[in-house]
Amino acid sequence: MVTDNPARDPADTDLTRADSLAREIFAGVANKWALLLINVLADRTLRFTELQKQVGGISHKMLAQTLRHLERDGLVDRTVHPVVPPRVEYRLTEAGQALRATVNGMCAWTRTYLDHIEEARRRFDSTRAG
Amino acid sequence: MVTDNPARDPADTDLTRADSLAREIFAGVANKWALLLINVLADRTLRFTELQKQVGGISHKMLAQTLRHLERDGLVDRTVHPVVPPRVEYRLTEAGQALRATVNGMCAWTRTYLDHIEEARRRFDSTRAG
DNA sequence: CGGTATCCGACGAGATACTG
DNA sequence: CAGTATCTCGTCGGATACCG
Repeated sequence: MVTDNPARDPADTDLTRADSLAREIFAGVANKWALLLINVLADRTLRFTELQKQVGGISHKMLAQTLRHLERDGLVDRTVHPVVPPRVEYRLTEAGQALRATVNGMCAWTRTYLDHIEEARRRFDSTRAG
Repeated sequence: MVTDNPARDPADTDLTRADSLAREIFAGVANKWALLLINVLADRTLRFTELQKQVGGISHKMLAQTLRHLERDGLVDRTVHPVVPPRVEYRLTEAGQALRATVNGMCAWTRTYLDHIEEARRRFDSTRAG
């Protein structure tokens, strides 16, 4: 995606279509709730409420919505156990697992550069306001 | 970050603060424009208008805004050449380069699973509407 | 417990116009 | 060319309430 193609050949309508789809998928996955959910689902399979507890700050609604998206894109697998009370479990599919490696990288990056960023912000803010 | 800590020790206020900061940074970076910009800036240094052309679909405003954020967090370096007409160049800092690897991973993932996802969507949509 | 629907405020983001 | 400001509108996202 974004395979630096400044002047694309007008002929490959197929590639442009695939590219626009790629863009949409990328945008769908490049959002905090989706990535956070994937990160939390990394190794275990969790239930709806457990997920909400693990991912701090996500609302009931956004959790359901994001899970729907991830399910639709085949990143998480939704298993309903026909019992009462209902028991629904979520786990990563192979595609989700593949993405998870990337997410881990982003989390690691955040940890590594936390201080660096905090200081960069101080510099930026002072050299602007001052 | 999100180092599965269901019941955190109430004593380490420091860790919770760092964690909330980490969350904010993660969320700031986990958005399509930021990631797309980082991806485009991967190997070369680009000017404002060049960036806008490379990242298709981004508005003048969002480009400026996102660049400000990235600059503030020390991910991109902004160099102003005092000439006329103005020439401002953007390049990744070391922190940005480090994050870039992750972004590359996400782009690669998107390419790899494009077909997989497209089919998953068809299945999902049909087994729902049907 | 898991999920959807509705209402409503806040913010994201485009268009436009203006400065240096 | 690079950047900011304003205005506007659409969407995101939270709270709440209600079904299975």
